Amino acid sequence: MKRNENLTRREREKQKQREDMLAAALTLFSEKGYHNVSMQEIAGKAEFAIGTLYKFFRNKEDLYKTLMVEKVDSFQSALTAAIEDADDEIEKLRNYVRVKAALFQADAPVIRLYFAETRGASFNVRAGLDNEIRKKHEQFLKKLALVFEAGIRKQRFRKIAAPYDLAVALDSLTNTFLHLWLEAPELHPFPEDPDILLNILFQGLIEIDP
Amino acid sequence: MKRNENLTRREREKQKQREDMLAAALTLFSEKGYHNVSMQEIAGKAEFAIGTLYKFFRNKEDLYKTLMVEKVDSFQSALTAAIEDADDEIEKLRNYVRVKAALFQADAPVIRLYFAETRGASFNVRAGLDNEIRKKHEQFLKKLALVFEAGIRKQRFRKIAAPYDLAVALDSLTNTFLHLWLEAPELHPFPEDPDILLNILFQGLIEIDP
DNA sequence: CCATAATGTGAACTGCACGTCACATTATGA
DNA sequence: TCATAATGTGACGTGCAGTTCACATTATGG
Repeated sequence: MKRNENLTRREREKQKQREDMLAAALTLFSEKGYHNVSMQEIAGKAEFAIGTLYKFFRNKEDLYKTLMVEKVDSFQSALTAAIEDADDEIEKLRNYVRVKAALFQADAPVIRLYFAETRGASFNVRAGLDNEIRKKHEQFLKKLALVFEAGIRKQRFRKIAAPYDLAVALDSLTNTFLHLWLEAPELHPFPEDPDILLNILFQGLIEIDP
Repeated sequence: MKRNENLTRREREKQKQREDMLAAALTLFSEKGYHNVSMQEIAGKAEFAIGTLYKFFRNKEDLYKTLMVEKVDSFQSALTAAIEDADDEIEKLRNYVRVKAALFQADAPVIRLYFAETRGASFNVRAGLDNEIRKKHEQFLKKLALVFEAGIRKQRFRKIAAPYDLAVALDSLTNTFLHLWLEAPELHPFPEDPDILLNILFQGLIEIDP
């Protein structure tokens, strides 16, 4: 986030306009998908003429890419902070689930879009963006894996799988359950307590002595 | 699968043509996504004229929908059989993982497409199809939940979460890990033994006495 | 072998969406 | 106040993709 200080009134206005355009685009993309939204429509929703939209973004893909990269970056840093802020490994994981839940709740449209283009195919938009997002996601998974690795090293966790695989598993489970909650909160309310989700990992389904 | 008997040569030929068209469409859709494939292209790949394509399918969406529903149906019935064929609950789950892995391996293009449109957004194509697929998926999850429920009732499983949630978790984990394997088999080879995946659920990460 | 039906073909029609640009409007500051 | 620059506008050019349909080709069976 850039500071608003040291900017002329005009610059602040332009920034606001840019944000409005991105917001309009985000809503439309997340509602209807990249291909089913026209630049005309975005301009209309943001209350600008198409020409103005093109003054801010080279083309549709640039607009989309800008949108996604900005959002993904902010998500990644929030999640990274979440697993770095606590000392205890278990608390790190709880933090992760809590923060991720909050992000999902606060920014449902982006989340939907993120899933659409990330989990979905690698072809919805040009490959370039997708790779960038995948790379960032991969980076985060590696950080999450370090938490599991440390936990296992300190013998707080049993080594039921490779650290990276555990990170993938946790990522997958949180995505799925949060997604469930996002799409049908009345059927699948998401619990406040992160342990309800984490217990699926923490406790074993079958009683096995080590 | 319809029997090929009792069909005239012509009818068999037409069926073959239909299959060729669907196969060409499948490959292209899974490579480039619904919106980035033209009917022209599909016709070309299947070695027919566009007009012929339209003799078989009302329009592009009909073609796509036919394709997906046929495939999803066959997947669902294979997976349903997998969890019904064994008696023991644990074996049912192992069967499920094994069969799903085989399906992923055998039909990678469809799987990619399935993920693209199912996991992704509910808007890549018209809502109709998506809902139909979601409904089928939901049905299957309920069947899978019954396995967990029975296992818990018979005290073969500890009740670490609601049966439906366990079904969701297993579905999510298999999707994620199989997807990983599908996209980068050299980095993440999928193991033959289904327990390597199931252990994440079966064993608890933290030692907790009941 | 030929008349008729069934099937296959692809040029052309239609509409839409991206992106441009000449002009209109608004802001600046001398 | 007004000349000049900066910004905003939306009609239009361009190309592409879905769909149609009149005609060509092939099959049927008498």
